[in-house]
Amino acid sequence: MPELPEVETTVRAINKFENSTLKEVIVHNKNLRWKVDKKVEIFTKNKLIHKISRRAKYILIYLDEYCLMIHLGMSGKLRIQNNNDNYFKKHDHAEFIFKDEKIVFNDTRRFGSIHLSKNPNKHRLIKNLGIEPLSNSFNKSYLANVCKNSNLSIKKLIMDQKNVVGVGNIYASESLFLAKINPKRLSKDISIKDCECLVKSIKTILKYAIKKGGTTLKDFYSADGSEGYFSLELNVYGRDSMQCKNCNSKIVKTIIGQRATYLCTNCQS
DNA sequence: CTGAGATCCTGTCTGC
DNA sequence: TGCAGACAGGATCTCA
Repeated sequence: MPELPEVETTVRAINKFENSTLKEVIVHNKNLRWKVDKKVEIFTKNKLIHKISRRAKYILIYLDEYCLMIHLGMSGKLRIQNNNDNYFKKHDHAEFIFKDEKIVFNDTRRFGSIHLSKNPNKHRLIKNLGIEPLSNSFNKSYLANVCKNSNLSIKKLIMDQKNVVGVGNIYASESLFLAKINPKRLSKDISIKDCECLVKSIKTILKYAIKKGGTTLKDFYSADGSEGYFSLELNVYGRDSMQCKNCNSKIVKTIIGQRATYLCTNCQS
């Protein structure tokens, strides 16, 4: 998926619809990660969009009374299309129609979801989420406190959305490489110094990835069709048995919590 | 409470 | 070519 930088890139691409009127939402396939509620079509007709923003990996589209919440799951993406271009793609599950253009929700694996909520911050899927990684509250003392007493590997810990949001499988490996920390290390053994370094690394990586328009590996494109160029900057993710850009050792692939994990065992300890 | 593992779904790639 | 099996950017749920 779309991790935080990809979601942020998508939000920025559809930001131009702020202050536009959403004519209607058409759902073609309700069977996403969660069944799409009928409310999504009923209460969104001819509504002015006040604001489009992001919380964790959720795209939030604020209307008069309700807020549309969109999660892209593993393979979801939004696409801006001219209303005159009357084509469908396979796995186009929903359309958000405006005067001249529409936003199309396409999701091959259907792990994404669409909700309508009067107060998204109190929605069951959002209310228990952790802090934003790019906020000031994500700092070394916060991370040290979360790590304290945790038997989870540090990689699992930073990917757990109740601790800190937005860090997915790619950026977890990349951040740990930058911080020179072995992803298998137990969280409770991570020093305050390492916490400081890891926090900095996560912020650096995420900001830089946003700047590059996210990571396009297989099929992520921004809503305006542009590709993400962070793929070119990856140091370890997907570089199994290739040379470490830092020390020329071979990058190793391993599995942590059923997820592929890449590291340089020489640089990361 | 914590942590491990299965699970939802489709497409693509690898190896026999 | 065909086909089985592994794997893919997420995150919830169940169970021990």
